[in-house]
Amino acid sequence: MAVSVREVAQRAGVSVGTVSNVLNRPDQVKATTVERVREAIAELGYVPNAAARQLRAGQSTTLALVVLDVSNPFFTDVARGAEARAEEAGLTVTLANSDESGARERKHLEQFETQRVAGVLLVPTADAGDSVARLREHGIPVVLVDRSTADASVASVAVDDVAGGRMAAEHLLEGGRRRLAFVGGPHSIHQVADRYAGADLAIAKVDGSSMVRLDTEALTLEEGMRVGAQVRDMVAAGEIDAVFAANDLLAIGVQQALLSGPHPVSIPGDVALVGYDDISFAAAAVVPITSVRQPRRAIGTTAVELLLAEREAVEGATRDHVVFQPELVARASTQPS
Amino acid sequence: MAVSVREVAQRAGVSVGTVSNVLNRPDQVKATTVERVREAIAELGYVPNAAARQLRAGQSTTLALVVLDVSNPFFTDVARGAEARAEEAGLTVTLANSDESGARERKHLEQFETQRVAGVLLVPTADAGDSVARLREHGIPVVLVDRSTADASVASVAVDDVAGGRMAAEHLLEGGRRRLAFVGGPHSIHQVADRYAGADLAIAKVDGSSMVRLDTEALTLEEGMRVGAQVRDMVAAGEIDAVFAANDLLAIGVQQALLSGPHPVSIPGDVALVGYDDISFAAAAVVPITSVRQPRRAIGTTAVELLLAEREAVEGATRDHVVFQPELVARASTQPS
DNA sequence: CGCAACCCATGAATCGTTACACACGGTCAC
DNA sequence: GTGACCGTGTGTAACGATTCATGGGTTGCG
Repeated sequence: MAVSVREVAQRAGVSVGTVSNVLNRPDQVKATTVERVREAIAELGYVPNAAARQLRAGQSTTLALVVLDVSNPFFTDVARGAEARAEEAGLTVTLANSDESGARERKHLEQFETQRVAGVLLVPTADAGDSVARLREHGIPVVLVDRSTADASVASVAVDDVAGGRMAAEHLLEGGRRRLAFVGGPHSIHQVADRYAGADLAIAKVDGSSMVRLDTEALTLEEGMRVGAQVRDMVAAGEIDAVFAANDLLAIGVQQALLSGPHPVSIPGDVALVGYDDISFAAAAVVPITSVRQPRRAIGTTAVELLLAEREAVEGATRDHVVFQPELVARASTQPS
Repeated sequence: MAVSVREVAQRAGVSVGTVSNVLNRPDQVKATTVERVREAIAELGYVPNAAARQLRAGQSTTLALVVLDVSNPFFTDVARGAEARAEEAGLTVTLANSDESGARERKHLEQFETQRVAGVLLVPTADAGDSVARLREHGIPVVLVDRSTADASVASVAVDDVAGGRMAAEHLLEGGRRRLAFVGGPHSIHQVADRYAGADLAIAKVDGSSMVRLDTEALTLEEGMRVGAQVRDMVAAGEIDAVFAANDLLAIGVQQALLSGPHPVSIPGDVALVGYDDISFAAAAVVPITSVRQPRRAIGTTAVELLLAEREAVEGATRDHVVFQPELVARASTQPS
């Protein structure tokens, strides 16, 4: 079971040091020796032990990416971007899921700290502050993802959610809508709060417009459907004529609730609908959903780049903060009424 | 930076052995000593080093789950199930993505082998055989997921894809359809081949029915759209009156292609559509899609259970093979024509 | 021929943790 | 009084890989 360098060395008739050299700097070993050692490795089916290697090195070659929801295609796309860039740098990415829960997030981060990961890419929940500080104190670089932070000392990559929210609301207002509903939550998630704030900015500029807040407990399709039932009643009562959902999963859920049941309402006839993220399902919905697109892969790759930079950064220096601009993609769900 | 048991021991005025005991069997240490050590740990911000621990233990407490596509909600749900069950057993799950590529799969498995993971849950690509054999030779238990294997010595959990394929085709035939198209691929993926085979069984039983194969290169929304264009022409030409897609992502893509463009065809009027997996997006599509539902979470939890059993199993004994039955969920996309 | 330079290879020390054999003081039973 | 035993705690040897000072052998050159 336990094939280690020692057995390989013995079999090849060399010392363990030489085996290690064959593995790590074959150019410093005579060709015939390399050959002999390689053969021994193959014959014995030797596989290096990552734990031992890492113990010696003091650090692993793994990056951790903690997201709010693995089931959300937005995050898996970010992950793909990160993975691709990490691979170029010889690093591996492991994906973890906080499910928007601070407790789960903390648990994962602790786990990663014991593993001495090379770095953490974190899509933070509201109460991530302490955990982040702790990681950094312990020398683990952190990059905040999808969040423009107030703390200049932590690198971050984000999309301008305030701008995105504003774009969404402006688009609805330009289409003649005046009574908006914002579906999303919890507002402790910064993406949600920012998108709401952005929409509010647009509302403030237009006389006679208003926006009510319909809170959800999570950014999921199911929550969208739940709140969607309520939205349907409000539309029927003439209280609102547009919905801006904090992400596409919610928007799809809302749409599903609106179109089903005994008294379906029409989209965009009775109510317009805008989502956020522009996941591929948004375009494929019953009524294709207008959405705010974010450069998902670029967010992932950039996050890794910032992390690599972070590893060389000096203590106390300010970090980079990349902010991407989102882009509105208009579809049938917001055809002018 | 490097706070280890040694410093903790020194600070608490005990030996390193005692610190280890406080960490692992606090009941064998006097309460006041435990207290003192705990304080030292807190004061120094000590975090145990997983690599050292694992080196000592010879094995990690991590399970690896390798899936064909992280972006597919089906797999993330399986992952959630696995994670939940693993947590109960004190294990952690790390998710890896093979993207249906044998090469990427192999790379991940090699990586996991160096990490001496406690086990591998594998949704195998076509050429996984060698890798699996190798892992097991090296004492790493493997459970095949979503695949009923011919090899009785490898534990597996699967859904009866042949039955599922048959159900889908029968449903279409009962609805009066006769000329089916099967969209999916590559057929080297067993899920695809089995679903096709199942459908073929149903076709064989009904006179005058037929099924053509439209191959895709992957089970993605994008591939669905690509082939969908072709499907549209065939429908227009009256060559087919129903489509069975190997999974929901493809079905959604096909639908999107059918409904867009200059000459959209009607679903289910001109052509019926059945998908597979019953991901939540299927119900939320333009025309809600009939699909074959699989117990996603149960697949994940069961896989972990089998793995736990596997760890205690004796060499050479046959393993458990759990097969779930799928369930057809009829929706608008297959209303009888 | 002698010395330096170079190439290869060696083997011990090291990383942080745990297991284990052992020590120590005290109590209890016989 | 002897020995067994208990509750606590200690110290050290692993685990597997890498690093690095060291050394032996060969080569080149004066």
